[in-house]
Amino acid sequence: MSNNTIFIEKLRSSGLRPTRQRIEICKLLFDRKDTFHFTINDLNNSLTRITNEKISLATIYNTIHAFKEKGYLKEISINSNKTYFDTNISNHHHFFDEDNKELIDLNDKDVGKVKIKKILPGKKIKSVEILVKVANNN
Amino acid sequence: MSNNTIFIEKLRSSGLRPTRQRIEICKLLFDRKDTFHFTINDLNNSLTRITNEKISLATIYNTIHAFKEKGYLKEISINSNKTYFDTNISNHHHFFDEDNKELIDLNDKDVGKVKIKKILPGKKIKSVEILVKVANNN
DNA sequence: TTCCTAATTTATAATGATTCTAAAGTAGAG
DNA sequence: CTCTACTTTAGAATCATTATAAATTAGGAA
Ligand SMILES: [Mn+2]
Ligand SMILES: [Mn+2]
Ligand SMILES: [Zn+2]
Ligand SMILES: [Zn+2]
Repeated sequence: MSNNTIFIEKLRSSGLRPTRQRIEICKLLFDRKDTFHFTINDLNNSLTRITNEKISLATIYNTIHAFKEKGYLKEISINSNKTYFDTNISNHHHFFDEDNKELIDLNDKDVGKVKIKKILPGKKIKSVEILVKVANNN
Repeated sequence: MSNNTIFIEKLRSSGLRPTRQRIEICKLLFDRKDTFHFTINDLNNSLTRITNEKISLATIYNTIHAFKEKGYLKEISINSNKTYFDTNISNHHHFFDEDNKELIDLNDKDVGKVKIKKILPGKKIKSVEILVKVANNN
């Protein structure tokens, strides 16, 4: 209950009305100790499992896009038919486990400092992402 | 003509029959000085422009997948609804220009050596890709 | 509280890249 | 030349995502 107040405030302060659906999604995404990675499908499944009243898939897409827009989520660059999102919005990199299609965080200490020495005139760097693809040995 | 011989040999030696379609695609992809990046749609457009007899879209997909399988092409990890391919199969990284949705090579000298210090037991690193997203200043 | 309006949700259709299917065509060994 | 496995092909199917447009709701004003 009182926990929701934080999310309601967060939503309000972003110009987003605190609807039942958005609060439900906030709780699922942000009311936990550790950050995590998910696809829309993952999220939909979790929501179905956890909440009683159904949230439309369109609303899930809308909400996630709004949250990404506001900077509460990051979209991870990966070659997949599905889009991956991250509740860890800090600058960091990833392993992608090709066996179970899972992202795993690589924090800055796990990666030597990356220095981009080439510049493109008139262009500004928006992000630098490292993706390390891994798979089972054999 | 005699140029095709190289591609015919290349295809044969990979266990791929040198069909008219595959040779046409080889010429378009590999008969040039510089490597480049493309999507299936780009390739289809180029083929339509250059060749007289039409190549089915299904064949283009089949061929590109076969070429990737044989290691003649790389697929670039990028978050897009389209898949990007690269005729530069060496280890290198990319800028992605979000304004015109274009990939630009970053060779090893342009990027300080990347060292991954974390290991995942039982997992083998398949690739390390850096994607630097850029966009117009203003 | 009640009204009003814009924001939001929702079911459903549309989109578009990619993959599948199964029939027709072809390469090339013998 | 014949035969068969490989290849091409048109078209259908798939599936994540986006668009649509009608119903619902949040929240400020009266
Ligand atoms: Mn992709
Ligand atoms: Mn993607
Ligand atoms: Zn992450
Ligand atoms: Zn490249």
